[in-house]
Amino acid sequence: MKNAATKQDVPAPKHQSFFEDVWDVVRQVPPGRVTTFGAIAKYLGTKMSARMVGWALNAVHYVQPPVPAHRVVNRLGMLSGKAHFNPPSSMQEALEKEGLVIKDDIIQDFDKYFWDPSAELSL
DNA sequence: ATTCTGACCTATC
DNA sequence: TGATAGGCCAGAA
Repeated sequence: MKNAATKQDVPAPKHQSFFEDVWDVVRQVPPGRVTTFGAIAKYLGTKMSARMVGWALNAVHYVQPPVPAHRVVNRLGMLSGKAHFNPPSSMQEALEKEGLVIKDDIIQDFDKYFWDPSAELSL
């Protein structure tokens, strides 16, 4: 299995791309709230698949300002990207610090803290 | 240039 | 009911 942050991973794109859109949306997520890959993908466009969102977050380590990727989880509210954090436990700690309750890598009352860009931003 | 993979989601068998 | 395949974009080998 290829380990993240092993070599260069994914360098930040020089030109404006779909990646920056994802980061921009994630940065708009208010503290104590979480969003999902699918929500972001849907907000950017139906043609966008959730995979790309996750891939965009892969380059977050090289982006500034920093993106609160810990607020982005999968549809189940599971900390899927936990393993990609530094350290992995920092994701859960960051969320707990914001008042969220996490158990077994799953956000409790996830739907209550769920922040949908399509609904909140409502463009 | 081609091939493969990746923090996912949805539909179908 | 669980498992499998497809879809989308970008970057590395």
